[in-house]
Amino acid sequence: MTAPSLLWFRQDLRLADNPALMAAAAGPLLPVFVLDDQAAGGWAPGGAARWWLHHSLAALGAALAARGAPLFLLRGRAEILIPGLAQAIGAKEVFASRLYEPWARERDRRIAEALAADGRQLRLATSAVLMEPARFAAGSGKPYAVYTPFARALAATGDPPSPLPTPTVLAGLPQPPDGLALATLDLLPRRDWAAGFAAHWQPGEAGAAARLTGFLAGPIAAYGAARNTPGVAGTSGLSPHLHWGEMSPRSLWHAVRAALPQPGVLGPQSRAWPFLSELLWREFSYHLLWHHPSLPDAPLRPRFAEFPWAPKPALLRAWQRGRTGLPIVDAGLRELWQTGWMHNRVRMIAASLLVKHLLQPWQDGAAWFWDTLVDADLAANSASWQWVAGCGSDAAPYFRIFNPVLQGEKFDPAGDYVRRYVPELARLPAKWLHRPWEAPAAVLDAAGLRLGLDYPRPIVDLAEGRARALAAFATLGTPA
DNA sequence: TTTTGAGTTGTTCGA
DNA sequence: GTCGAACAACTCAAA
Repeated sequence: MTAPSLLWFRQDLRLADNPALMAAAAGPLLPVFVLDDQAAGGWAPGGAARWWLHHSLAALGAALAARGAPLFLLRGRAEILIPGLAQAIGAKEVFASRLYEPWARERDRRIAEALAADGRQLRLATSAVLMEPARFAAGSGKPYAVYTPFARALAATGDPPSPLPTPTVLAGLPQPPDGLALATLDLLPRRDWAAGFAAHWQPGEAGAAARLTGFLAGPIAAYGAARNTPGVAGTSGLSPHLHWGEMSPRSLWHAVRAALPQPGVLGPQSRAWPFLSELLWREFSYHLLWHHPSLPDAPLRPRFAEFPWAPKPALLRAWQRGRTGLPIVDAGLRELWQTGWMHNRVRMIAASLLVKHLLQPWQDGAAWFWDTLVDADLAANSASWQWVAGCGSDAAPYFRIFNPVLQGEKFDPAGDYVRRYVPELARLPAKWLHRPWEAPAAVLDAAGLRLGLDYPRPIVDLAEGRARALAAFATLGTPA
């Protein structure tokens, strides 16, 4: 009989297209998940992500149990528990999907060493990305620093390999050890602020598949334009499923290619490109995080170390609570609080206000998103906040500052989105919805709105805030 | 090595 | 109301 192996689930909570699972399933296996908050330091999953993780583990556990290999749950330091468990069951190999977070890379390195010292092996599979960042570089051999050449070069390598099948039967250990009950991982919030999440999300592989089916049946056709309209369901909503690995990026890639068939055509001219390029932005974020492990903490452009941020807790708090007095920003932050997710267009507008008009450090915004997003992903969150702040990886002109009124009027013209999440403004006519402080008194009266009481006046004068941001950027001067 | 073309997502002003 | 230009120079990637 072959030696059993250990299958360590981390952020690949699926059975479909899971190379680590397929490798482990060649013989008897013990699937294990370890909740290891200590190793992650400040980047342990945030509150919303823990809610998701709880439900995703429940789904994965059920799927594994149905196939004969129940999921073994542990809590504690993986670098002790995993080698110990491998030894206890006599596993020669530990299979897992590769992680890209700096803390996780460091931990995997130590675990691989500990296992090797004992004659065992940690085998990591490519599973969370289309292309290993370590094996993809520009012509110069250096990592890419600009999205467009990165995306073009990646597309030029062709479609990724086809997804692997889902195993129907697994050989569990004859006498699997008793793990923790899911509830004892304590992932759900004490005070049930996440009660509303369940109306929006179905964590787990089946939920991911259902979301994909719905997306391909409708929104994909108009994705290029509709993805920017937060009032309609024009996006895929797959981000949390991708983050937790409930669907692999290459499965998604192939599903979208099959839904918009154009044999032989791949690249900016293909119909699938508007969506695929979003998937490639995710990929680019992983590329950046891999090559710049300080991405979550420090500006990629070193000169930004001198940027005159002006931290002010009251401003940050008003932004977090959706009380800035700028309707589309407040709608976004309230959507985030209620659903654990925020529309991508609104993320940019809200983030821009925080770092530019309000001059709050991007790290503060990133930390809030980390705690409140069900799709919080260290690569995407860090890269995106740096991009908005202007210290990230692109040559965006510094004067590109979003005006939340114009953005609201452009992308939420009828005000459907603002009305949904800022009900106190719901009765305002569209003409004034994105600028209530300019509405005539009679209009406010008719809408039953008392500015400053029912809804705040703007926390910042937009023209002044813009000028302040430009002045702050000007202090950086030109690099040597 | 040097050169060249190009770069996610915008706003404001004035004709 | 609509349109084009200005905003200012930097950095990257590839030829």
